[in-house]
Amino acid sequence: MEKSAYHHGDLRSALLDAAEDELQADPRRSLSIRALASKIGVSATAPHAHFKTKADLLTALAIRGFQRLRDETIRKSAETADIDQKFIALAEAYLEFSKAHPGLYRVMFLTGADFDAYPDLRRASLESFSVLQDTVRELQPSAPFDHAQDVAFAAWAIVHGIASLLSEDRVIPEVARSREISDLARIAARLIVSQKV
Amino acid sequence: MEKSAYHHGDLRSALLDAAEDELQADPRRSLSIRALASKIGVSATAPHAHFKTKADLLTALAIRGFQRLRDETIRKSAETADIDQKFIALAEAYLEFSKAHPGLYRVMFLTGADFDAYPDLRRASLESFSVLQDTVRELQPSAPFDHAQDVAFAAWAIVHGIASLLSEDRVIPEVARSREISDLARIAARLIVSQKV
DNA sequence: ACTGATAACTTTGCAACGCTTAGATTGAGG
DNA sequence: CCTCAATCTAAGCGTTGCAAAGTTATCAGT
Repeated sequence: MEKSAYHHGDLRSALLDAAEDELQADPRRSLSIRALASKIGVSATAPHAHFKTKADLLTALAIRGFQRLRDETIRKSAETADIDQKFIALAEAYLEFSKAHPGLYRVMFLTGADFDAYPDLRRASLESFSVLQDTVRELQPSAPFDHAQDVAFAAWAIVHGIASLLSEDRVIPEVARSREISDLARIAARLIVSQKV
Repeated sequence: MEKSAYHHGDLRSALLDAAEDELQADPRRSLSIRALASKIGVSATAPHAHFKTKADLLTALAIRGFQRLRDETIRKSAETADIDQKFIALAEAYLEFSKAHPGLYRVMFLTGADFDAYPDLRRASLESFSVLQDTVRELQPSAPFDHAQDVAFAAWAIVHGIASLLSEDRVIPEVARSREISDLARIAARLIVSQKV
């Protein structure tokens, strides 16, 4: 993609990659466009051609994250046919994602991207949620639609709640100690699975 | 408290109050120390005498929030004697708090205050969590300690998950529409209460 | 191959921010 | 009444996001 010294060629992707690298190195540090640019080797205002504002960049990053989360959960839950196991695998995949990419997860859920201002972001989020939604509907085919919806929402809430508490280090010590992600996933899954009608 | 024109008298509290006002007016806007100072009418660097860094100010604000959350949940859950209703009231109080003070809630949970760097913050958080923990233990006195702990954690996770999704406007439209907070609290509570041994 | 048109990039510059340092003001305790 | 520490102001540094104007390379149309 190296076209010339002047034109980078694929600065947009390079910026998102660099942003992810920084978040991976320090999940809590707030990104700086200028720092990303200098790391890549372009001028401080070059990114502005691809992202009008910093919020635009963060939103693009979050969309990327939702797509990856969707892919991960689909891949993991496809490994088993048993529907209960499938659900547990889903919860595990979700928690593992939030642990493997804490910085990205923060951008997706915690640092306040605005869904109303970015319809694409909302769509990406709903698409990653639909994986869970479909599985819950499979989990209880006989449930009335409303109830299935509620359970799916509850399932998302609990998994997201655990992931959020985990990635913010807000898990109480007694639980965090000697608790693997798979255990936490099972705790969550048990609550949901026991709601089968 | 007005001592003179030069000395404010209680700038520390005034800063936290002003910060809360700003967050109430726009929950997503990131606070600016200089803006707070100018709003209060002191110089741009006056706050530095009370909060060495911006993180210090945000942490103090979060601690305030945790104390208020604790008070609210205690007050609300004390209104009923029935243990199941008590738990639902707890969940409701939590969700109502996050809806009534979305900006403050963001500072407490979402914008990344560092528990390791601020032991007081961790303590305030644990104290607000203990209200939930105690109720869960009351809810299932016969449960083994580990299990009660797990359920308390799951309860916190789901309530926090809902609050987080709510305050970030990430609730799927189908659920958000025609769903009051009390309904959501009941959805969460049902999952937990059904775990009674 | 020539030629705009256009997208991508640089340079320059501005205002706002967090934070530091040095100095002014004040009220509280001895 | 005096001292001194706490509280505040003033000035300034480095960084940031963003805008405006100019430069360079790419690419479509002839």
